[in-house]
Amino acid sequence: MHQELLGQLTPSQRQAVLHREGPLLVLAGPGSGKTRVITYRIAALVSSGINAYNICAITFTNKAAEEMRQRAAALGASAGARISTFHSLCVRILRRYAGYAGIDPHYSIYDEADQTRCIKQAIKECNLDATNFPPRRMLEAISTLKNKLIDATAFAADRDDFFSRTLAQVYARYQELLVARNALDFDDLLMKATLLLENNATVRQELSDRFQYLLIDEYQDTNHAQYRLANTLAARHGNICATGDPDQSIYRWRGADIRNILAFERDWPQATVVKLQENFRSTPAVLEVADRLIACNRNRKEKALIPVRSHEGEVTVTGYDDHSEEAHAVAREIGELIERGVSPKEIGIFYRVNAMSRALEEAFVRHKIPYQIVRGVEFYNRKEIRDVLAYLRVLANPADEIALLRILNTPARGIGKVTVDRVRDYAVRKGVTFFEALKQAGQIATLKSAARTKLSTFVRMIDSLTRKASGPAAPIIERVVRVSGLEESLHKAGHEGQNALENIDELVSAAAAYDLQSETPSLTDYLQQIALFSDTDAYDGSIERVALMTLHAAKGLEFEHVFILGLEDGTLPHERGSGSEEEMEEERRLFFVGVTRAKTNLRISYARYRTLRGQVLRTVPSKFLFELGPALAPQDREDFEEDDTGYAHSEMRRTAAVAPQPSAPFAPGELVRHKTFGLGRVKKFVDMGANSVVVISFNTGQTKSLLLQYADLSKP
DNA sequence: TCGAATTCCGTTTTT
DNA sequence: CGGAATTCGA
Repeated sequence: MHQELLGQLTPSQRQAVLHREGPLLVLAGPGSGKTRVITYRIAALVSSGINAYNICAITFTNKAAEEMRQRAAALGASAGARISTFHSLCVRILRRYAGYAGIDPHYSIYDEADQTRCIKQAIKECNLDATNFPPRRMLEAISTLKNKLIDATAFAADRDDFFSRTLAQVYARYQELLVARNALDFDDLLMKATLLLENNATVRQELSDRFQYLLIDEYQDTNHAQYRLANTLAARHGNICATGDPDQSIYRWRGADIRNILAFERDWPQATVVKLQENFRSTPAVLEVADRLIACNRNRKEKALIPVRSHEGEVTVTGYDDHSEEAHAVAREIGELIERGVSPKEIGIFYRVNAMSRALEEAFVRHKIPYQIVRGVEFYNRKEIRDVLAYLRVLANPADEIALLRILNTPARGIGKVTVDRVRDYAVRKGVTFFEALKQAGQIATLKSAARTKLSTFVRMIDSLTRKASGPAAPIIERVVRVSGLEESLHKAGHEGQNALENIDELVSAAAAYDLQSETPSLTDYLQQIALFSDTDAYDGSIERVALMTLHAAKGLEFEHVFILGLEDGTLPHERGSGSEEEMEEERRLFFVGVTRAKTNLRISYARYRTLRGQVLRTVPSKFLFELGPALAPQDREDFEEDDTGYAHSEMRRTAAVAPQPSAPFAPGELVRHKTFGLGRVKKFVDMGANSVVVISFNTGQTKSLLLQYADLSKP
């Protein structure tokens, strides 16, 4: 063991690292250096003679994994340790043991857009109406089930209510569609790998032999599948080290179960527990605010934030008139900071919703401030990029019907809806994949001969591309762009097309980087890797730019100067996360995560009016602002507090710009029909002229306060 | 079959 | 308001 290596740690950190055998839980507050502890532990394990090959560290994002790899390498822990996210680990496992799992290893990974297409088809095929069974909801429900490792068959058993039975049907059909397309969604990756491990003794044996030391960061954000995977892997040797902070759990909506970390000591009774409460990041001013805030969560174990840094820092709360004033004031202030010599990369700006980046972007351009918006997947969501990737997916996995349908007529080659329908009919009749049907276009009687020719030309093109689709990804992409005619059609498309071509060039460069970094580059591997890119993966902390991101993306980062915007009820906490106490506490944790990113100065702001989807809304300062200590509380909340109407004291109100002709007033008890919510009964009518409010209890079970002038109510 | 025009729709966070 | 989906005319 290198003594000098450990000398850099505090006594409690050293203690954490040194517990080398058996289960270890590191409960670590923000800024406590917990990621550093993991890295040191890897180094310590390796230097005490353990083969790096037998170590598996799991991080929350690919970016975090990459950083950890670099730090471990700097500490002399040579390559060989598996450091990746849960999802990447599962991709590896499923590829290696595809045979055992009954999966074709060239499977496509379906993202949200692909999933939506699939679920829509499933809903349709179950003869259901998408209005009553919104695709989003259904996907959410299925995702929750998969995170709990409940498959369609298990869920279908003893369902008695109508919705569950229908969901079971849709779930089953959706899953059939995925299987037919040889595709897995994000949740499948976790579920299939975990179930494989649990149900197959050989695989379990091999993998727990391979990974004798398991280290998991951000354990508070693991979901049930990840929890089972980790615990199954560690069951034999018990060498599981989890680090996390229950106060920073912010992914409940995605299935993260805070109980996983709370139950660690129960799951592993012989566990050593180390608490890291010292904070090496923030000034006392920041920590005091953070502490007061998080103390408002009732469901939590009390934990101190002990400041180590002692120099001056400042926390402010500022109210602005509207979002653009807020954005410009922030931009101006940042401009001054930069003039005073602050490096732009030391500044982070956080907000609750991505939409808020617009106003900021505009202000930053105006003030000539260099910035980067951390939204990595955005690039991969551009039309031209998705088009190219769809070609690649078809080459790697011809069963991928979603991708196939996307490229069939992109660029336009005269293959329209009618032709597609006829081919699909044929495919269903013969029980073959869509691609098989395309190959047999000559035998599809319903097709016109012109269509047959176009289809067989297309098939020949795909076939010839497929023959050359092995090895490094970048040359394949270049060939696809050329041969498919994408290049030519974009070339003719003028300015927009030029832009698209530049993006495609960027894709090729990124693929070339992948080819270099990978030992055995392949199209399948490339596609599966980029499918798991996360937002923060695109963040480059070394370039001289101010970073703009959501609070979720801010996790794990730190900045000298932090700005958090939009502290208004409905925005932070978000209205969709203000329903239950649990949700509210998660919103508070989210804010807490943002606050604790600040090393020195923290600027919090809110706008009295905010434009949301085209409407100017009067806002109420966030309740969280009143939890930061008396000195920071805004003065004007009482103006917005509940008035005698009793209506929605914490909801945003619309300002009446123009009052449309008010419809006849509604009396309590009366039945009404709303365009979207359907039938309901009026509970209350608050007559405020153009701003009249109707409180309606709808038959769906929801109760809503609606502004009369916008509600579009009718009497049934 | 294509592309333009229009309507509709949904509104959080993301591996 | 802005993007997606659908419709409509050529």
